Amino acid sequence: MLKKERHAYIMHEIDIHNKVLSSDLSLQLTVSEDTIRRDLQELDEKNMLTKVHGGALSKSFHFTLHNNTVFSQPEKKIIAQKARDLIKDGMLVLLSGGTTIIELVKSLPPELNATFITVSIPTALELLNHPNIEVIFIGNKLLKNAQMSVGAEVVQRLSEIKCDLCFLGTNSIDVENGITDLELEVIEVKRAMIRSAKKVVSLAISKKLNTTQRMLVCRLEDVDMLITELVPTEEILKPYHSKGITII
Amino acid sequence: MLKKERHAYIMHEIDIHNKVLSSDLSLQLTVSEDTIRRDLQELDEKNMLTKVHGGALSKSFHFTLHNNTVFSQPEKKIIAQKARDLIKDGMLVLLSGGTTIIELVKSLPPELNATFITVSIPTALELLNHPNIEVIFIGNKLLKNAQMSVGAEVVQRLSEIKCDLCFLGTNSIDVENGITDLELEVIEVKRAMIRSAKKVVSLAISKKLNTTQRMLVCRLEDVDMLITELVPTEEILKPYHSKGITII
DNA sequence: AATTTATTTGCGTATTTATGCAGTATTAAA
DNA sequence: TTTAATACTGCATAAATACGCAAATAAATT
Repeated sequence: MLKKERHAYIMHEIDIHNKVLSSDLSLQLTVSEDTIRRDLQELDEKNMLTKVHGGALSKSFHFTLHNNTVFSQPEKKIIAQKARDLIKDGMLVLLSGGTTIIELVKSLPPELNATFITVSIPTALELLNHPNIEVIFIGNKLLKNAQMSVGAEVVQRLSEIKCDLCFLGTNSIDVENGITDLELEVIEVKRAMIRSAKKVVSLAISKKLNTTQRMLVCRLEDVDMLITELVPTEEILKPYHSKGITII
Repeated sequence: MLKKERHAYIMHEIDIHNKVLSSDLSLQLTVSEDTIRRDLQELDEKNMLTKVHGGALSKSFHFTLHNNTVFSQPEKKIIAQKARDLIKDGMLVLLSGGTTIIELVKSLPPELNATFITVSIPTALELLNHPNIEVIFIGNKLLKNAQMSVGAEVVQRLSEIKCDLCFLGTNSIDVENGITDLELEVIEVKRAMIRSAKKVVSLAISKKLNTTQRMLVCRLEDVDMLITELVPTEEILKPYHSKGITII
């Protein structure tokens, strides 16, 4: 079998399976692994595949490229636009942290005249870019990972206010278990946020639907609206609607 | 399964859930947790995720300030290094805002174990990058330009604490008029910071020496130390030294 | 056709990489 | 503080790789 034929065979395998193992090819083509390795090396140099330890991968396997851009950006933009329409002049709005909330803040119209309260540093920073809105940060001990204030002081301060809307960037939401999260300190604050709001809006990309974390933030009954990137009539959203939640 | 495939899988999980647990991945990919840990370590080194105890988090959760390279003048780096040596383990340190303060925070050694209090959002964000220090943010209404908390609430909260050191990024300092600034709301907070600190340290590049703004922050008598990029024996610093200030 | 030249291939060996394991140290949670 | 989970270290092993060389093959030249 000629080299060219082997190369064609290898590329064919790559196209079908997205990967090849040197050991497999060696058996299939009855040549030594050395030869296969040299083949893969050549094909790599021609940019036809990506050689890795043990074999090779399809070029289309590039997960490194679109990593820089925040994942699910288009979904989050759709969610942000839907959420934005709920905010009216003069409102007092409570915001959590997370990339979806950031997206929401970015999408706020410049002429909007409202007051926003948050415990998240990135959210606050983004809010400060807008000309007409007043930003209130509830401070205390800052949590490193979440980059937000936590602790009893925050809960206390939140209990003293009553907001029109509370937007929660949601990690996990499930019909059975409601909204769940990982860290106790974060949950304490989110609960306080929910208590101090007239309406609670959960923002979640559809991938987060029907997933559960270890600890409970609130039951589904405490959530007034759910915003995803899907159209509200989607099948997956039915159970949430049955529970009395407004789907947007 | 090839290593790259595992990496791709891990990144996919990260994209969906914003976090992964080593134990989960170990089961899902049927490799030892050691291997997962090494995978996460590699991906972390490639800045594709943030490794934490028990797993990893999405990078998009972590906002950092990347705009500072432009500002960081060598003068400010020198000042930062001098200021850094004043901070010891266990101290409670108060920080204002400003690029010089950011430079100081960047220069803090990773092993430093201290608590920092600030009212500046950028300063807080930078502080959160350090592994061992506790960060407390005193929140309230945020000022757009200065990106810091202001108002009576902040002043009140500051009055309840007593710090070892207070570092002030200084816009204008003058032998006659002391430290001066522009905005009333900022000045109120800076004054409160000075009152609640045992030692007040002014950080100022030499260009700011002998300049005056409209409104008084404090007299020179209230300042304990002055740090510039110059050697302490410089002629221009003499008058400050005569007033009893320690020049560093 | 014969010979030279260049290329390809396989093999042995040394080296590197990947992975898991065990014991210990560290960290986080109750 | 105690306890359980997680991380790190060094080591062992197996797999994969690189390298030099010689044999085999193909291509080119006379």
